[in-house]
Amino acid sequence: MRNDCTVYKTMDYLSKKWTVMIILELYKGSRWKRFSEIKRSMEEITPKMLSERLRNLEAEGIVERKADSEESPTMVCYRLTEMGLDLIPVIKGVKSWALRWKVDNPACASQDCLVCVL
Amino acid sequence: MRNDCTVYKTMDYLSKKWTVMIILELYKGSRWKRFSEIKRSMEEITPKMLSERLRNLEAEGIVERKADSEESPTMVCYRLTEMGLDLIPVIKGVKSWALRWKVDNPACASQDCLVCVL
DNA sequence: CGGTATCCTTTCGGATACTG
DNA sequence: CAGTATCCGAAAGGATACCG
Repeated sequence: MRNDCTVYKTMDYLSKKWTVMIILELYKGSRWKRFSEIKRSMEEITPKMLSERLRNLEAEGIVERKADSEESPTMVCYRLTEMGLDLIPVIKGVKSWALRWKVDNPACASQDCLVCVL
Repeated sequence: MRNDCTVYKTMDYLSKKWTVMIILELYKGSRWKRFSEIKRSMEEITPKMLSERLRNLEAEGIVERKADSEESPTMVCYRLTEMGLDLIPVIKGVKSWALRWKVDNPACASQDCLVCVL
């Protein structure tokens, strides 16, 4: 597997901090969500990180962005694309594996955990 | 999803550089492989990295290690555990998604690419 | 052979302040 | 509101040399 391998690159950005959490946050509700709304739901993320990850995901075609500059203050919304939605089963695959082999953490498989609610 | 979430942690170490490549290298052939044999098949990896990743994977229960110190020079071998083998379909899930949506790279889906030979 | 130890560079991510 | 700019510390990873 080479560094320019699509699968390698996919693993690479999926595993960056916050990325999966953002995808799941957008999946939850499956509708347009505002920057501030996403940010509010992930208390500790900085605007820099959220912005960076969203731009990345948009560039990958996983997230789409809609800006309405007529509005004031400006309104920007994000949601998963079809490609992004199709990533959910992949994340579920990781979840299933983890639940099969690694449930050593009682907090997992609980309501506290976004991925475990999947 | 919290930092101590098992799924989060799984994503985290799966995505570290070299990890998936090592898993696939051990899957290829599905037999005990020596440290040097693995290293030789991944030209650019340093012994430090290979050693560190293997110890990690062993600690996670994904890889098992067998040392024969009677032999000289010392012989150490590694292979996937049952848990590790069960990770292959998960990686295939990522592969399928990537092939569905992202085959922008001609080198992918070729014989050059370990994951694409899966 | 199968690693460690050391050092060094690069990348990542957080804090904080600021802007159209 | 939806970001960007700047700075900084921590962590990851590579190069090289060495050891039991």
